[in-house]
Amino acid sequence: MSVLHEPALAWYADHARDLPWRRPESSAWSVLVSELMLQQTPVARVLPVHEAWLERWPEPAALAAEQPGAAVRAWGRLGYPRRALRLHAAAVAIRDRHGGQVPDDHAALLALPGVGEYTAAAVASFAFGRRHVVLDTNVRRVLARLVSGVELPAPSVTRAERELAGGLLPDDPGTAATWAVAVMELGALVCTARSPGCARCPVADRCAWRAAGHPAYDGPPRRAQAWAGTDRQCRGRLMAVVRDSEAAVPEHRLEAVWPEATQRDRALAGLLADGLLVRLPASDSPQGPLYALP
DNA sequence: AATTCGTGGTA
DNA sequence: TTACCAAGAAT
Repeated sequence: MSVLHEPALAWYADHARDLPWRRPESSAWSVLVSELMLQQTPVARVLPVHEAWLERWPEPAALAAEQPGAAVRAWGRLGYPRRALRLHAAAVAIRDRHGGQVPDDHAALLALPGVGEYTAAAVASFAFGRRHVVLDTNVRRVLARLVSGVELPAPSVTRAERELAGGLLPDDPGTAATWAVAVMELGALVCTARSPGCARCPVADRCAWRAAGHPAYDGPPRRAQAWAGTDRQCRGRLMAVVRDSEAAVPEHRLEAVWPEATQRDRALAGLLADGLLVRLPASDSPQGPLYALP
C-alpha cells in the first residue's frame, strides 16, 4: 500500500459518514436509487427522499408496477425531474431484463436509463465490490489538486484524468472499491471546492497543489448557470403546480405562475415531449385541456 | 463537443 | 446580493 492509499483508507475508516446507502445491509437497489438522486444534488437533500423512496418501493419491481407519475411526485423538489422518470424506466428494465435484480456488471448497468459512465462504475463498485475507475466531481477535484497540482479539474473529463485515476486504483477489487469511496468522501468532506481543509487532510503532505502554494484556478472560465427568466425556471414552476396538485390542472393555473405566453408554451411543449406531463382531452373539461403527471 | 436540464444552501 | 456549487446524463 502506497503513501497515498494507506493514509486515505485509514482516514476513511475513521471519518466516513454513516449514509443509508452505505450500510452493509443496504441493497444494490438502495445504492442505485441514491446514485440517481445524488446526480448534481447534495447529500443533505437526498437523505429524506431516499428514505421514503426505499420505504415505499423496497425493490425495483415495486416501483416498476407504478405509473411514472408516482415517481415524479415522490421525487419532490430534488430537481431535474427527468431523473425520476429515468429511475422508473430503469426499474422496469430491471424487472423485464434482469429478473428484478439490479445487474452487477458495468455494461448492463450502463444500459439502464439514467445510468452513465460514473453511475455504472459507482454501483458496480459500491454495491458489488467490483474494480472500476469511479470519476465524479469529488474524485476529479482531489486528483487535480493532489497529483496535478491545480485547484480544479478541466470542465469535462479528459483521457489523462481517467488514466491517472486508473493508475492509482488498487489491484484488489475490494480495496479498489473502498479506495474509490474514500477519495470521493475526502473530496466531499475535506478537499472541498470552496474552502479546502488542508489541516484535516490525511494526504496534505503529499499534495502537489498545496506544495505549489495553492495557485488559483487558471483554466477556461466556466459559464455560470443562468437561472432567472430561463426555460428551466419556467419548467420548474409548471412542474411544481402539477406535482403539488392531486387533481389534473387546468391551463389557467399554469398561466398564473408564468404569465409570458411564448416561453410558457415552449416550456410546456418541452415537458410534454419529455414525458414529464400529459395533456388530457379538452372534451372532459369546460375549462379546456387539463395537465397531469404521466 | 457544447447545451440543456431544477433546486436550494452557502460564502 | 450575486455567484458558485452539488455522487451527471442525454443529445
